[in-house]
Amino acid sequence: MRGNLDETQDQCAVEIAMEVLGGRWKLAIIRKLFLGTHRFGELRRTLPGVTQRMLTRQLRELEADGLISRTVHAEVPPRVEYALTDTGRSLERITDLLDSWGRWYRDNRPGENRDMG
Amino acid sequence: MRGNLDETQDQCAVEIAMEVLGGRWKLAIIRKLFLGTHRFGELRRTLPGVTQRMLTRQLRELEADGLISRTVHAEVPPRVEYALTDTGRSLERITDLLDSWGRWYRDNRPGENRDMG
DNA sequence: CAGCATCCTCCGTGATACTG
DNA sequence: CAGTATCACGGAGGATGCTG
Repeated sequence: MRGNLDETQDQCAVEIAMEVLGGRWKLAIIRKLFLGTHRFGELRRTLPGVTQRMLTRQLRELEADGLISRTVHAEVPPRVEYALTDTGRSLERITDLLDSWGRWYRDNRPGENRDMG
Repeated sequence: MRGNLDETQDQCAVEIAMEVLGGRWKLAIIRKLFLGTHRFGELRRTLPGVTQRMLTRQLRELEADGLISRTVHAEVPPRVEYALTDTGRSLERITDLLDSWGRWYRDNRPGENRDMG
């Protein structure tokens, strides 16, 4: 490991993108936020299967990576709203393409042999 | 700016795409194969840091998912060639977008606060 | 309501040695 | 050359309970 820096810089930038987008729920979160600002509980309800912990973590990572913004309203009960930043919005074409490709793939490759051994 | 999240419950096909493309080397492999058919050793050399084991695994998963084809030539020494299938080639726009976005992101978000304790 | 603390499982990933 | 077998590790992801 620890090879030449030249080699690592030669690596495809797709890996950079994947480091930021690779989390299980990140792209799903981003897609939800393309519809508008949303609260924590709203995101939680509409992401089937996500736990509070994971949603919190993924949201914080997305925030740290500059893709979303987190606004805490000093109210009772608490209200925290998440929205896309400009950087996050720059992913629109990618998420659109991934989504349509995912649908196409699901239709054209339903039950592949990954699981049938 | 508020949208109705419930309407998008079944539109998160991005996760399907991520299940197929989520491996660390998969998109890198696919990008290499867009340049043409390549042998195992060629891929290994041009993917800095990949181990034989991981390259084998990721190639087999990509094959099982129908993104690449694997051709074993009955020769001595052995020769195995990998190429994109039509399904794999359908990812061209996505890999291109991810790559250019990754470069753009790296330039515009150099050392964010994720790592700078 | 939104989140943190704790503990735990599983899998992706890796190093090394061996094989046809 | 192109793998397989084995051992090992870290971190992503998850279950549960508590808090301001």
